[in-house]
Amino acid sequence: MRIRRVLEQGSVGSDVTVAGWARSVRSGKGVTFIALNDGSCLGGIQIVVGPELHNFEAVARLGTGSSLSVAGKLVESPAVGQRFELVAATVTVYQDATPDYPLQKKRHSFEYLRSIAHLRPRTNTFGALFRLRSFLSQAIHQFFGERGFLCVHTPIITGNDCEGAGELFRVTTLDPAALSRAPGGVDYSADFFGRATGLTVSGQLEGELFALAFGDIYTFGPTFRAENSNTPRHAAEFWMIEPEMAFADLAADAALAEEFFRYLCRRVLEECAEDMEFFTAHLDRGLMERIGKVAGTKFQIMEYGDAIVQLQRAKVPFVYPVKWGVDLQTEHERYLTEQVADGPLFVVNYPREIKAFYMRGNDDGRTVAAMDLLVPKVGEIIGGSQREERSDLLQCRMVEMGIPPEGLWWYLDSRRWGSCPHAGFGLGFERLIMYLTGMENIRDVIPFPRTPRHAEF
RNA sequence: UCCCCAUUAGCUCAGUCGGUAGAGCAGGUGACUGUUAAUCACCUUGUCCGUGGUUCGAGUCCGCGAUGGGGAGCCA
Repeated sequence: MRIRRVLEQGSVGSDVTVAGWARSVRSGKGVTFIALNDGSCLGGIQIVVGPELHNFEAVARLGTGSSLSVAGKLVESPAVGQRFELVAATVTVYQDATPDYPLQKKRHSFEYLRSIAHLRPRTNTFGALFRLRSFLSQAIHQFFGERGFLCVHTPIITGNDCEGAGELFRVTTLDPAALSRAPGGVDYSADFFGRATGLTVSGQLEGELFALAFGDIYTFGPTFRAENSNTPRHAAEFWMIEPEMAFADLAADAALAEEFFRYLCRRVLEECAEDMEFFTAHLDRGLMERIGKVAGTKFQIMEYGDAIVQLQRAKVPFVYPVKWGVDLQTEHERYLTEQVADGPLFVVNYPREIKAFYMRGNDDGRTVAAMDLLVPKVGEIIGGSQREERSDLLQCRMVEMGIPPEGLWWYLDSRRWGSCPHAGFGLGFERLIMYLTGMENIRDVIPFPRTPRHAEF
């Protein structure tokens, strides 16, 4: 039986069997206590082992990390610290953990735990984190499923070289030695796909094609960027959520983003309470209050132009100067969401020069229908836009930005027949987890992170 | 990729003015009928990241390199 179920539904006096890993073994002369954890919940269960057990001596000497199963009777605990405890009738040891087990009964640094990423799921923090990650993943599918969105699996291997969202990882079966020797460039027509291919940097373009058939769709899958970014917010492999809605404008897009974000805040507070309390106590004292506030607040909307005015009026000094036309830096975003809005804030209608080719041009001729959702402590967490559905304007924009239209002929085809207004946004899954847990490094919210020079495990 | 910081026991860290290193935890032995990262007593543990230099002498100062972290850029 899973320990979580025992603690939630177990009745005093019942016989139960649990299996897990010892977090702590405390031995007195006549009694040994084992804190047993099976990953189903943060707390684990206290096992009481008495000297009448035939293997009491061996059990009393077990090390932290040992795997064992325990059959016994559930009783009310006479001591404070837990409601129930399990009085062992039999203890079966699968394997003792020797003293060289890298996880000790003490606090370890996140840096050290990263170096033993194969073992860190057995710690409190990473247990709570990966339970929350799993829950959140399912909640995202539920959110869209309940609203009739189609889940689409966009390709991971792509031939698009010009999505404009970062460096591509090459995918090839050509001999690396021959590649470097190729005179006058590599002949990709001889490659596996008969063309140059790479790992996807976004499923958006394919997502749009499905939105123009199914109406409301979303993707939730892995994404790859070969940027040499060494920061706590970047990974070479991460997961992204990208909904897309046909017959929707920017306002509808922002409304969906708000509903989505508040839904997820509410769900983790309600259903990951124990783990959220752990994060609040150990990582970020203001966490649950902040998430709760977001879950219950109507988000504000501000024009980019007004945001610039607000920033120019600000009494605080910014490292990066502000004027109409510049992109907002994290320091600007945080000022707007923390000082001006004091809560989540959409900034909409950005200058077209600083945004992607597919964003819909506004009538003023100098802005596009883009939106960023800014949240306190982080800055931008969601970026989206209404897409340019007018074929001629889209092609003009691609030419202006140096993107060869012929490479995206199929994308442009979607604007040839039955084009319609549509909009969508993207949310980095790991950044969402960081926001919801207070974890400050993306390498600590992915099971086995891939970053420059790191592909271990 | 650029800038800054760090690297000392299995882990977390201290190490003064340049004089061959020491705390806690872990581990070992013992004590304790109920502990909560148990407690108490005693004991063990070192390529001071590597490399070159300065010096009578370098964990400590200087150069180069490696690794890690933070900031910036890019972005999700």
